[in-house]
Amino acid sequence: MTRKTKNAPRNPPRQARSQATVSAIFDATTRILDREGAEAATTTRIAAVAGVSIGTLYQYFADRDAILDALQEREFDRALALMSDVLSDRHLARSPRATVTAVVRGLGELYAACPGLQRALAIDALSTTHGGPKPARVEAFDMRIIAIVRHFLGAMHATARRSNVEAAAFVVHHAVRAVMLARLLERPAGLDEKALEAELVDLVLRYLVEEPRAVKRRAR
Amino acid sequence: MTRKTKNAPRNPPRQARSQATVSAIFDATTRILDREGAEAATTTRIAAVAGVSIGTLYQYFADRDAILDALQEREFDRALALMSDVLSDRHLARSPRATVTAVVRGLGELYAACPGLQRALAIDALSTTHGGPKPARVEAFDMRIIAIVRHFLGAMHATARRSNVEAAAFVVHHAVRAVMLARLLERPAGLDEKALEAELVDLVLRYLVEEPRAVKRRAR
Amino acid sequence: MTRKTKNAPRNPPRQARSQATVSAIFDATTRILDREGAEAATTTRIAAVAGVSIGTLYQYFADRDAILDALQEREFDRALALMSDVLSDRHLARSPRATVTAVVRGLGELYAACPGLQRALAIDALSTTHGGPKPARVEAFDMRIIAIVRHFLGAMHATARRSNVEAAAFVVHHAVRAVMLARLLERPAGLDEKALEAELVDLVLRYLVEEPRAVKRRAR
Amino acid sequence: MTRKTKNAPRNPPRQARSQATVSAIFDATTRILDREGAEAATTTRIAAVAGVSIGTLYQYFADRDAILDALQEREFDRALALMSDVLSDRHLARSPRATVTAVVRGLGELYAACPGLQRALAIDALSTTHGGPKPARVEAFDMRIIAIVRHFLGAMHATARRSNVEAAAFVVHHAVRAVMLARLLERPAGLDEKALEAELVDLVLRYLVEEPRAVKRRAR
DNA sequence: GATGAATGAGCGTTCATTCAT
DNA sequence: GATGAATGAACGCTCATTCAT
Repeated sequence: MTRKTKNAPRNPPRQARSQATVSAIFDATTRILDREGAEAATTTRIAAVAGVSIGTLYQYFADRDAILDALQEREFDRALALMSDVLSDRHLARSPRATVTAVVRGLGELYAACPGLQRALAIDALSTTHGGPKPARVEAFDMRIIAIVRHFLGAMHATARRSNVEAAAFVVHHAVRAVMLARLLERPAGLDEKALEAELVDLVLRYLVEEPRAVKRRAR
Repeated sequence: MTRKTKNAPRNPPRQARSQATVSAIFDATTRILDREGAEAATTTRIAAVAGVSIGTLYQYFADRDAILDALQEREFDRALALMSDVLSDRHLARSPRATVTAVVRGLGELYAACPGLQRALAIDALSTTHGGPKPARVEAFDMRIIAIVRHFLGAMHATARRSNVEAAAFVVHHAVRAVMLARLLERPAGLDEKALEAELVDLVLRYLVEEPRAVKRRAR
Repeated sequence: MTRKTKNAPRNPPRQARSQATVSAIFDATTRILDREGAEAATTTRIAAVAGVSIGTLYQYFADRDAILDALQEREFDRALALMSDVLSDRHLARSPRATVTAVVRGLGELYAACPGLQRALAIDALSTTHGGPKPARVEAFDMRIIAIVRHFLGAMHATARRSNVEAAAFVVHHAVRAVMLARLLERPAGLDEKALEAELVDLVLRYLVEEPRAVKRRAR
Repeated sequence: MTRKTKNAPRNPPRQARSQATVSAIFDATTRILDREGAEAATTTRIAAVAGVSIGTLYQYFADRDAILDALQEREFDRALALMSDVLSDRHLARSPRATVTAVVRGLGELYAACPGLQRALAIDALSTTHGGPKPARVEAFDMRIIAIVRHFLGAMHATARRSNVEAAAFVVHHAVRAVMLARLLERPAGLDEKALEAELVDLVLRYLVEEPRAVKRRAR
């Protein structure tokens, strides 16, 4: 994903067989990333684990990076689908806490499902070739996230706290992601999955949404 | 930085000339990371930019990774020094907001000074060899950060909000770091340095410290 | 050949083209060893002389050492085949002298065919990494040689002289090998191929086999 | 010892201090070869173990190879001194068996004193740069050995067996050396030091010297 | 003489990518 | 379309040797 993005992207696969091949490549990459680490994810190994030849792999992906790009797209779509769903109007009756908890939990599950992949994607996002076109996709994703969050905040006008919605969405998005990723690597004492979720929900809620009973809560 | 750190570390440089050489290598690495990206930071290029031969480079560093390790150590020390200073007892008279602002601003300056290096260090921290011993230094850093933050929270007992101090320190540390890093890469609209600082201070303050006037603020 | 033999051995070549490539690598290595000396046998040079790329070389051999290992195996097999044949039961009707002469002559031809390779293999056998597992293959070879020699000695029970058969086989094997090798290097006056053969046959015969008419032979 | 033998040899050291330095370098090299293996014997390590700087080392030896050359010379001298002594006229009254045993035992002790060095010297002797001037010293040594052996054989005219004395000396010399070296590496079962000595004495004696009682011995 | 920081040619090796079959 | 043998630029690293101090 990092290098050059040379030629035009290959034709999107249409046949059933093609779809199966692409799926096999995705699965193989994810599995290798999770079980063998990022260093093992060579094109040769991906092809081997996917059960296709290296030549076939290059028929579907222009580049090694194109595989990671596609996987990133897929994870982005999943995250967006989750958020669209939870923050959609039909759930807005719920309390802000319930909503934020649902988002954090959902994202947590997404991360836990393929930690190696998430780690690789995070690295990749940080590895932009100097001035390259990489962040385009990432920024697009961020914009979509921001749109969703703004919609959410707009819906709870009475209690929403932030004035700079873009900034708030950016901050929340990266903070949550980073903490989840960090726990994947460090597994610090006193921070199991439940505790992490509680802390993140609190972090987000206090930041984004007003908290009228703060005074009473002091006795914690 | 990722692999094994093979043999005993090279003799620590003692002579003046040696110190100059090591400095040149540090500067060259930082400059390459900032200006040419992480991929350009090969041993050959570092030596060339530092104006020394590849052999000299290896007289001071056992490994390519050892260079990054030393740079990481240096940045860690700087961050810790900053926090120790700002959070030390002699500053505790200040308001929590003033204190947190000082920390965020200080860290922001640290990051802005060498964004490429910070990015590389973040990548490196994510790149642990599968199950390897890498996070040792990183975890040690985290522990020290946590100790400092706990000290800070303890000093404002009346208003401190979190019960799980380790978790809170972990969350805050990674959240702040990630947001700063992300801005380095994406430079999103509506999030200049000042705005970023304000958002982060708010994020941290509301999360960590009680906010008695929250009720009155509702009308925002 | 000395170090670790890291990963699983590369897939054994199956296609005709593959076989040709492996042969080219073997031939190139042998030729370089014979004509340019052991120091010239770098992976780069081997690939160049073989007319393949360095990448292709590594598709067939895990290691530089793996090439020498395979060549050693091949030479071992040739020597064992020779001895099995000459010392097999179907030749036992011959006089001991005829048999030993056949062995010495056969080995001499093997050595003369690729003196540089033989020299390199001898060096390699001496180069065991300190306490390493290298001699495994070499010892296995020795054991097979010893087994064959013992069979031979057993067949001429009436005249065999040695009581410690293992020791005798070891001694003969290394003595013959060393003398042949030494002549390859030094080509001393008065020791042409015929003379060398005669001396070695005598050395072995007198050592291994009884010589009843020694008393009569005196007047030489 | 292997490479190029560039310039004229450095002035032979004359001062006491110089002698001490050279000795330290010899001892260091021998010790490293014996305890750490041939791969550890770099110029840097030799200088470190000898307690001198690398610059000083190069003041006494033109080359890395020059160190091994000098060590080879020293071992050659020791072997020759041993043989001159044992085979000298004043010992000729002894039986041939006693004489040969003394030689074999003496050489065995020389080898056992520094096996790593002996191994390195053997490798070195085999590693001649293609067509280089290396064997000159080795051949000179062989000539001296041959002279001594011829003198010995001449003294026992009645019983000496070989007609081609040069060849015989060459054969015996290399055979004995190789077997001793091989045992250093392989330590085969059933071949302890005493057994090895017995076998070698027998090998040499039967080859070189008439054995009138062979017939009677048959019952062995 | 002694020192040791500096040198750099050259090594073994990896892996994304191509293309003849 | 599928295959996988072939490619080769590029990397990290070693170590014998030099030379300014």
